[in-house]
Amino acid sequence: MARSGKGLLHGTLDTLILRTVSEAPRHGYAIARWLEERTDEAIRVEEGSLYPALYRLEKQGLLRSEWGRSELDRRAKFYHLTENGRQRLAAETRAWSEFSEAVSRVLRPG
Amino acid sequence: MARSGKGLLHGTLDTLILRTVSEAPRHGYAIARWLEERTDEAIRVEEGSLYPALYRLEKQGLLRSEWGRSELDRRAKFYHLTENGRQRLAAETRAWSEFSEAVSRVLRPG
DNA sequence: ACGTCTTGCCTAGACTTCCTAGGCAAAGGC
DNA sequence: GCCTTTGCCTAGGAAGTCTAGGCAAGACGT
Repeated sequence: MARSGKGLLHGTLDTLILRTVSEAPRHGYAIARWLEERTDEAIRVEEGSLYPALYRLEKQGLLRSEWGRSELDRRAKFYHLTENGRQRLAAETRAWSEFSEAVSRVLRPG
Repeated sequence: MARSGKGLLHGTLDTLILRTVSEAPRHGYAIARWLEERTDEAIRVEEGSLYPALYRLEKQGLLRSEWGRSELDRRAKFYHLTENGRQRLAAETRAWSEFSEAVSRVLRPG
């Protein structure tokens, strides 16, 4: 219950971020909040994981960012998907469902 | 398309191993084969990940091992679950399904 | 007899990712 | 004046996985 068990987030965080930004450009803080809210706190994104991840994704050309103003009119960096990002998201989503299917199959009793 | 995407295995490998051994005691090599076969190669366990993981799990008291003879009558180390291991497997299985549910919910279109 | 493939175990080192634990700044409420 | 919230960032450590090796014994073909 709540808070992703240990290292489970590993490898999926990037994909979750891409997905979060795929709906609409969002800034880092909002990404974390959205993921937590969307998953009823099952997934909690630490800032020490989030910001490095955003940097990574931008460096890989999957995201692009520009400074703007948040809903509360504060300085915030907004990220949006690039075309590469969109393709990567699609690929990773497929990979996830395959992987997740496989793990579930193994874990399933019987 | 086969082979667990990058870092996805992270965190789940231990659980998969516990599960594999929960049916019957198995040796390392057989564990890897069984997981691959069971998942149609979707999950491939490298030996460099497997053996350290087995060591870890035994050190944590979740597995216990003894030397024996494989089906082909070769020297092999068989692992079986301890009581702690069984409890951990149950807990991790729950954690996985929560996590997996959460991720799927995020990734799901719409 | 020889080489090669499969089974089977193990390790060192690099690599990646995540998290802990800080710091900084501005806005709002009390 | 102080504390909480929003918002971004970084350094350092911890942990897990993979690459790339090594070792040994049996099977199998030629």
